[in-house]
Amino acid sequence: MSSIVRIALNRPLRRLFDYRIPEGLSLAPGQRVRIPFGRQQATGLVVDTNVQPPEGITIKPVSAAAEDWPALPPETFRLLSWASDYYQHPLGECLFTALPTALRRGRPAKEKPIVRWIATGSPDTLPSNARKQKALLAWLSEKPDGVPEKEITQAGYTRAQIKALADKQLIAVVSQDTGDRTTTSPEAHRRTPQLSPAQQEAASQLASPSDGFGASLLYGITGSGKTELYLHYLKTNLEAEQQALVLVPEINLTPQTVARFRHYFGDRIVVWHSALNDGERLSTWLKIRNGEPVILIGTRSAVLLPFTKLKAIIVDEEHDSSYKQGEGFRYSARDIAVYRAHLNACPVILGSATPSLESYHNAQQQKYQLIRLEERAGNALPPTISLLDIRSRPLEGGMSQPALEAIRQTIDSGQQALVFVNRRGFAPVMMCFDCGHMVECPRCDTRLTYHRRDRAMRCHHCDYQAAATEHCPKCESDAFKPVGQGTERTEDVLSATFPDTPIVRVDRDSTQRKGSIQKILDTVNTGKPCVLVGTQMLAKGHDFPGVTLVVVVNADGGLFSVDFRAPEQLLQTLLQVSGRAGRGKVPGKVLVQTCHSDHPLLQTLCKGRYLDMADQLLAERETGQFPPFRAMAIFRAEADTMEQGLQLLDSIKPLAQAPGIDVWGPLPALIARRADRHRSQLILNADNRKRLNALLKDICNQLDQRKLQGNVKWMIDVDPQETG
DNA sequence: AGCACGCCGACT
DNA sequence: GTCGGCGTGCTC
Repeated sequence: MSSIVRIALNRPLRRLFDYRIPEGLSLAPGQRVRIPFGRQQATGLVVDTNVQPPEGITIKPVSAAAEDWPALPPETFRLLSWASDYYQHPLGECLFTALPTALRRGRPAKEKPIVRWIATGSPDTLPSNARKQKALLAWLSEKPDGVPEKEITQAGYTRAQIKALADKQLIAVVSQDTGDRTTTSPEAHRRTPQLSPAQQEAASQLASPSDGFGASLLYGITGSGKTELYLHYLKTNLEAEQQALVLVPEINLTPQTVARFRHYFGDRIVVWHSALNDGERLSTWLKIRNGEPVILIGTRSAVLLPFTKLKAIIVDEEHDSSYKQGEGFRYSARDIAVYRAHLNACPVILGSATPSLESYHNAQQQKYQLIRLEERAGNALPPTISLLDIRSRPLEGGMSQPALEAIRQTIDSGQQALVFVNRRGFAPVMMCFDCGHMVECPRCDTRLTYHRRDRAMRCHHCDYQAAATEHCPKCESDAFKPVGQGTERTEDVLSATFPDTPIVRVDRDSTQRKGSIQKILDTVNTGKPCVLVGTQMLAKGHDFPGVTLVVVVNADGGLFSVDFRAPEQLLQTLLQVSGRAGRGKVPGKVLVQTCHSDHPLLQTLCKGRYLDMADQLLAERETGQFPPFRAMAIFRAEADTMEQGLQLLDSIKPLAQAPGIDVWGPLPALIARRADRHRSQLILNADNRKRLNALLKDICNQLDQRKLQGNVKWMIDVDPQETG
């Protein structure tokens, strides 16, 4: 009797399929195979060998193995199986996200050879009208070693010209190479970063790879030189044959960052990010899979690469929400990195100036080691933060007179200002701009959110709702509006107020166009007075040394959001944006406009000590019974009508009722409609992660058995980043 | 997710 | 008569 293998496919199915192994073939978990599936051929991954043959089904044989080695080595395979279970996402889709597109599509795991052309004939034999071909042939004649096709096209010649010459047999392919080997350039090899005494002290506390698993939370304030510390760590701890992984948020993976690493590690540095094409992806993937001793700098998905000699993991800006995938397989690269270090028995360093509450909590629980780096390199002074209460103040485009005055002074003294419009964590909470009053749910300790569509106010914890009023229920003022409204005009108001000063907008639109971010930086780098206006983007990536004033248009949206993470994200963003300012000689000043200047968090913010704020936020999370003190998961539904989605979630609700689990909803999502699909959610908040996981699995099984009518889709989000 | 099967409306 | 719309169901 021949044995049976269980195979996962890249389909959104929780089911696996069994196949017979043909004579003479041996298969191991993680191996890629070709299989007949329905009436098509598909690519699958072996997940189990020697399984019991299923009854009553005719089993088809595996067509062929794609390779005689597992595409996913054992450690990577185990990591992904764990992630599939943790995030309740189909195993097949999880496993396939660790493969480059070429391999997902069943193409061979071989790089396209690099074709080098060499001249074999004389330009004189060409007709005189073939001027371009003549030039190319003459150029090639000077290069006896041949030239890769890529370099020929880069030199301004076309593929048509190459083909024409090849057809006339005047040039030929000289050799086929699979690209450059990984070699460390000798001069880079000898360099070691110089550390300040404070950095040395921090470095001495980091565990070495030989100590096995250990997680360190490196709390290093902005400008304290965390990157030097990473470089020094890898330089002194990583052995010649070992691999390391450095995770960075997309926006931080700039040529400058890579250059900094290359300065010390030369060609040992390889990168992994969304801009790579399929060929580059395959090539890098193979390097990693072959165990080449590289240091990989990459974004989120790099944590899933098939390393075989991984001995150190660094997660830079570990608090960054872009580590969490927002759709499909909704994994957190930071959390997977920690588990991967655990599986590999190697160290992981989580670095941030504003650590996530999850990681900070783990440090307090002694699960992570807390390492502090609280000295700014180069003696730069930390910025001062002050509050500007805007209650009863007339606002223009969200700006108060004192704020505009502060900007004027900054410009007049030849410096630059930055106006930060906080849109994230923004929830349409109804607030009175005269007295600061907000409408709370009579049954929960939450504020009601405003839904424009039906002019209703709703609670996101229970099903309470009320009609929105025109006036403040407390003081009758008609300045009763959703927080965050009216900030769109900020740029216009600034242009009108400062007609002679450049107003530079920095947002997704203005930075995604090619070269426009450079234009912005050029304007700013002249050092001449200007005002930068923007959102989130301003808080990350680039430094603006000429900026000495930061104005935060309105902090209240983040303080009083329905999303329990909003205050944390607000403070992180405010501190990060403050860190952009005053990196030059003049110390920075930060002005925060708020209707709640007496809010304890804002009071702490002014002292500028992040960990104090984190302590306060954690205390709030504990009383509110939120993560990291509880385990959270969200069932999300998407349907053609809101009713269909809510109905599905309503039917899940009784399944989720269990001791130790609070169920909130179902409710329309804050962005209730996207691309004509109506979205709703059901929040599960559990006191025990294991039990939540078991419950989710159980519900998934029941839902899989059910046939849903209509165009209704459901998905699970474990450890959600956004609860709107 | 694909892909086929299937059952109704408007075409040469 | 048949081409094609996309609803439902299956894939070892």
